[in-house]
Amino acid sequence: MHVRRPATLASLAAELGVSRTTVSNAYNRPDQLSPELRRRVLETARRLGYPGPDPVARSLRTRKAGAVGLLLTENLSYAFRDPAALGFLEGLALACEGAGQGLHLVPVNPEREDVAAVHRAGVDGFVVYSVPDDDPHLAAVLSRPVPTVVADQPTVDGVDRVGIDDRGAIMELAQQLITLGHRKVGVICMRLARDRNDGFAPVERQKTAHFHVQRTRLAGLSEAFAKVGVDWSRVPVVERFDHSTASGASAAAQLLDADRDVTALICTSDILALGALTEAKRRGLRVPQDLTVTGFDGIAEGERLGLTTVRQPVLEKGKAAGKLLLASPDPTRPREITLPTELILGTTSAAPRTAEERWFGP
Amino acid sequence: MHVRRPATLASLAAELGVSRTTVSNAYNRPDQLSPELRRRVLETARRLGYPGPDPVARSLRTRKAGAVGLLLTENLSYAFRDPAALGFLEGLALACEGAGQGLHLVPVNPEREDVAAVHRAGVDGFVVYSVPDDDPHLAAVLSRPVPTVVADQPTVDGVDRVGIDDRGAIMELAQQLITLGHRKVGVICMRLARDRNDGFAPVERQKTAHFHVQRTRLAGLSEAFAKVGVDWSRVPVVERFDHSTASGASAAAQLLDADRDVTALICTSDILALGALTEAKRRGLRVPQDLTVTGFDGIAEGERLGLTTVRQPVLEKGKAAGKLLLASPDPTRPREITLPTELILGTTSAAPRTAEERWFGP
DNA sequence: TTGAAAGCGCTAACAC
DNA sequence: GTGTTAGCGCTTTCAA
Repeated sequence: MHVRRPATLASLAAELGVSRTTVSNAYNRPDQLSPELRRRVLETARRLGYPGPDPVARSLRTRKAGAVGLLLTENLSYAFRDPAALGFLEGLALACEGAGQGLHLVPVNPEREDVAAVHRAGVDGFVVYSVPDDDPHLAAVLSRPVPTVVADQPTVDGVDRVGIDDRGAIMELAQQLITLGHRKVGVICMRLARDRNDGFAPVERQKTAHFHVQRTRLAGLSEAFAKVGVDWSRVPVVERFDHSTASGASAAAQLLDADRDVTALICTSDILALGALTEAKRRGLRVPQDLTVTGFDGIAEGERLGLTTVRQPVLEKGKAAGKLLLASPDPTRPREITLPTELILGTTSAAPRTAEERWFGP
Repeated sequence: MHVRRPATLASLAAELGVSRTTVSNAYNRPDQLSPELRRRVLETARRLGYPGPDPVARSLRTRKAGAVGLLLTENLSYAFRDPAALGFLEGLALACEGAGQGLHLVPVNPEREDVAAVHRAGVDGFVVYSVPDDDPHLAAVLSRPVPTVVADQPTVDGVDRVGIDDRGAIMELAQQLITLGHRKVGVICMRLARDRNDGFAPVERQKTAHFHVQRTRLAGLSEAFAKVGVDWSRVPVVERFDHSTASGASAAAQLLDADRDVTALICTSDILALGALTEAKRRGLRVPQDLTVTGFDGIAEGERLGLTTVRQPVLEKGKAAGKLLLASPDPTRPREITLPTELILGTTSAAPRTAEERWFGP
């Protein structure tokens, strides 16, 4: 602990026998006073232990906080362990650093609905990263008179957004699996609403999901498979509230227990896919010969394992969100930035075994 | 972008025909006014688009910003990719969340000496994570009249600190290697000062290193090996400015090129050790038969690879830093928290081959 | 080049 | 239960 005694711009001015303006200028507009006087001011400041203009008072006066607020959906611990979230965070932090803006993590616990922290944050704008459309913290952010940018989800009218084409991206992936011959697939997805539901998600729940990203990806899959005659209502979709490899593994177990015919596990995130791979291995299922597994995000560990997935530019997304927020609010600029994705064909996907092979081995 | 028109507590009060105090109370002390009046105030606020009390003005008045500043030494990109730093960040964020405090990342670029961002941050205190003892940003932080806690380094008189017993921890590791029979060792360490020096670090540089942690670890190694008659001035110590696996690999290459007799590579971080392992593999050196490699930190990837290392509780360290800062400044509480470490004997360390074995194979 | 005056929007004593 | 008064510490016209 380290504390100094107080001293204000006014007391410094009094001590020096000059006006407060002059002291202020010594710090903020060096060209507005003689070098000699400035030297004296700074010198006296040091002697008195004056730490320079108080940032909060300055903020009140200038109406600039010099910081960007960040609202994260997940528990902090999850966010800090999710490579995609970290990539976003890094990109955003970089953008802030470039603009000399602080990055203020808003202390929010998704379990509780306490919105006060949003109102307490002294920031010039907010970046909201991937929250459900009915998140009360999001509502609180939007009620504040500062610019806001949403990353990924949800889509809010009149609010800038940076994201990807979730539907198109996953349809491309689905098409690939379809071409390989997969018709009996299963899906493992992240939470679809704020209430915990660790288990199968019926079509109704899929369609009314409060997480735009998950809803869109499921819709894309449904659409792609419907085209080749797959009845989506019979496709098992297992939902997990927590986003972790353990969740992916248990979801895969649940799905494979219930439906042994599945030839491909489509996961809506790489983290979940990593868990699914673990579970497949545990069961002695060979990937991709016995089971195809796909992810979404393009995280480093997935790449190392050769995971078939969709890569999205998370770092760029964070940078874009920061730039969008920090850019002068030009009403003519695009209200939505859609970043490109890339289908990565790894070694975890292949044509399904034929019925014959399933009985007699490869 | 989303902007609302302004409205202040005063204008609301005028509209309602009540005093500002009453409006303020409606938000901050609901028990100080009748529920009916409060309802009316909030209702009118909604109608007028009043977003609630301005956080900056409130901060100025209450002298509380509701946020903790975090000063990171490395480039943001490095920090976000260093598991140890991330663990610390997670712990700190958790502590802040628990106390309802925001976490304000100070936008600082270690390459530049611009200290203004430190002065601009509206925070109630600072956590400084692992910076050199001559860091100008640290000086700026200490000049501000708010509590400060330093994590790891440096040690500053009168400033609270949370860290580990670097000397003891690495001496234990060294003792282990000595017991195994290692006498010809090499060291790979992180930057020792703010100037870039990618190469061998003479004893003089080791002793005057501005990074307390690195200096102490090297000193601990030196002391342990001196006890068994090793002349430390002949022990190759390779320094790398950037903290990455690539650095670890190139440092290992440089060291092994210069000194083929080395039987053990002691790295002062797991990240560097990971790189060293890669380089060893590339050269066809078997670990641990041909070469022992050790790390420091205890990161997950190292654990998976069976790296011999010292585990330190990074998450706890972050939490401890937060708690120390947020605790009421009780002058009797300890000014220094030293967290326990644990020697992890993995599969990357073993007795060195004898000269005979080196010639005739294992 | 320097100073005087006027708030930025809010909260906390204290009085009514 | 509600209002009055007095700043928190600073920047910024504008005038000298």
